[in-house]
Amino acid sequence: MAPQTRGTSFPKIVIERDYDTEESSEEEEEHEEDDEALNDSEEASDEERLEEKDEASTSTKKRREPITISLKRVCKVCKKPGHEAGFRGATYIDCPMKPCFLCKMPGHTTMNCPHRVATEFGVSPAPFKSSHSSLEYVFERQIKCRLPAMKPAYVIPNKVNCAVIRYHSRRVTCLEFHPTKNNILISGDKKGQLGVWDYGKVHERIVYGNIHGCILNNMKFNPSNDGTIYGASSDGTVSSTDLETGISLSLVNLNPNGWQGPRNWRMLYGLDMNSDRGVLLAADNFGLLYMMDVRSNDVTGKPILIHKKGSKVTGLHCHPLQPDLLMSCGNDHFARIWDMRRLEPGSSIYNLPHKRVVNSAYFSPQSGSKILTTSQDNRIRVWDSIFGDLDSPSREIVHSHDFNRHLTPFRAEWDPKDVSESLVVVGRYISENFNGIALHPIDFIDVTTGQLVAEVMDPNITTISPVNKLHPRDDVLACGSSRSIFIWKPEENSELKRERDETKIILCGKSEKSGKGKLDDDSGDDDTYGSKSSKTKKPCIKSKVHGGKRKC
DNA sequence: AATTCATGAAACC
DNA sequence: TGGTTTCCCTGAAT
Repeated sequence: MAPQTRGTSFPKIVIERDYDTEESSEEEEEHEEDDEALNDSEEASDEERLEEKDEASTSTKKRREPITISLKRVCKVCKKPGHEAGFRGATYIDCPMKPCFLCKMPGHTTMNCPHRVATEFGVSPAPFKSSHSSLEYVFERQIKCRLPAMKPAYVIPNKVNCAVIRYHSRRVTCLEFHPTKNNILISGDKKGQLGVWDYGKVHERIVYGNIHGCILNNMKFNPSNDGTIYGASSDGTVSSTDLETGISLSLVNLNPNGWQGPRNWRMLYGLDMNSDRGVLLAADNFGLLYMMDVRSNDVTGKPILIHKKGSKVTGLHCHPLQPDLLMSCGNDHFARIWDMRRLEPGSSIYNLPHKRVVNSAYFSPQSGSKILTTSQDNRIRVWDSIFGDLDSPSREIVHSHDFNRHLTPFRAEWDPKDVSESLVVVGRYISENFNGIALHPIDFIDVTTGQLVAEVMDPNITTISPVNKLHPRDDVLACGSSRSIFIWKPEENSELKRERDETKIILCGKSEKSGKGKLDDDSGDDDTYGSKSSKTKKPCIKSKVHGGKRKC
């Protein structure tokens, strides 16, 4: 089955950019070939040799050899001549000397990687092994029977419905849908700012700037009061913010004495709420877990080492049904399952090894019986039953979501609506040439088969979309790409519906260079465009930024 | 159009 | 083990 949206022509109705982006980019690169001649002709004229004398005589190091710089055309990846890596038009040519950028195996490039198949990424199935445990028996009898055997047809939100371009002043790091109000999306960014956007009323949005000093890594709604949201930040604090007022209080501050050097600065990443116990859990970059009582808004007990000492705990997730189960994942290449009743260093129930850093680890959203992890080894792993064999993942799905220090780490996210607990959304790192444009799609993967169900892209979104969240009730996808946020909905096919099929785009400030005191100065630059050809600009509410900035 | 910078993990010594 | 170097499909500004 071909994935949705693949190969189809782009819809006529597209996002209109601001009027000052005039380049029509119509000229297509026709010279796809014929570059080899350059390599063969030993361009001696281009070849220069520069000698750099060792001027660092003040340094106590021994004299360095003169550096010879060759200006001959070489591959930027392996520095060898004869080939060049990089974009040729909208197609990326890999360096053949490096392992495959997708599956990390040597001997081929992404171009002919067996995992880069049009409709299906690679899957390594693991044989079913029965553990014959009583827990597995319970699972088979009581839980698995509740999971429908037939999977309903997936409804894929494949068209941008509305967007705020340059909404945040830095890249988006996390997204949360409001648990009860359907059109409210909360977003966090690298600067620690928190956005509240009513994408139903497209113009109603606000950005609170005084909550955190740097990266807002994870957010979690307070289940007993959905007017407030918790946030864990690299500034070392956990915040509780009132969404109406933007007034925030700190539940914990791990850096009460300010900046004492990088070895002492504590950053909070993982965050989740255990409502049964009334505790908020957060974890830091030194491997420690902190617990906060949500009634007293105070830390309870001492921090517990749950990952390798000094390593970052990237994520926390409480089991949706079993309040005693907690999952954590981190830079020590493990996802770990814990019993909340016995939380002490080394007492994890299971340790799920990965080849690289684990960006995220989630129980499945409804039964909690499956586990989904995203690792920096470019693989999504699935364990089909937490009661079955956890020694090895049930499936490993090769998928391009490489680590890049300038991107928010990718996290494969369950579709919370999918009763079969098999649909997952994840952004893709490597681009593909879609009608002459290099685009980075957002992938929908059926993790029971590893099949790519849909790849979703828009010719106006040329940036990578590492942050994706599916709505808990509606067929809506929210995606954070660079500083912008996009709302996707299923495309309505009929011509009648097309009449009201309008993409609403809000363009915020062009740049933030002049904003010393304030952030996005979007005066006069903030407009909505109907995606039809009408150029009538509508008035709108400006993005609000509250408070100042803190150093991180 | 080419260059610069932001700055995290792994490889390297 | 620890400090240093590297860097690779980025994105935005200059």
